[in-house]
Amino acid sequence: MTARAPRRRYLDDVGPLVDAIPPGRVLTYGDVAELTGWGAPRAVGTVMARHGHELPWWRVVRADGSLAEGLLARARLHWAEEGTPLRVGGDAVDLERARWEGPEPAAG
DNA sequence: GCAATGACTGGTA
DNA sequence: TTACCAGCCATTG
Repeated sequence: MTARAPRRRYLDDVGPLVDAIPPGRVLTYGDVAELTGWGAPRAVGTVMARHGHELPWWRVVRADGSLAEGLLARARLHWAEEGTPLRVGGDAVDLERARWEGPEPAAG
């Protein structure tokens, strides 16, 4: 492939990963950064803000299971539709239950 | 090519 | 428990 488009790096790594997150499950920005090898949650959030419009961004939350104010309103709708386990109040996802193990065949 | 921005994270007080 | 600070890196103008 003509790896001459750094922009595609996002859709190439984060795209399929976020799209692979099953309904009712979520990943944290840190997890996405780790799984993609970026190691920078800030970068994940940045590119999400630019290209996340075509991805299930509501399946990617902060380390505490919450999201930005403006996104919570939208995300809550998707969480309800997918039956994502939320914390008391529904302002954040219950990572204890909703945290996705990742594309790996979780041994066990 | 440089500087600024951002949907974050973890540690310390 | 809550609040503030510094680090991190890709994207954009």
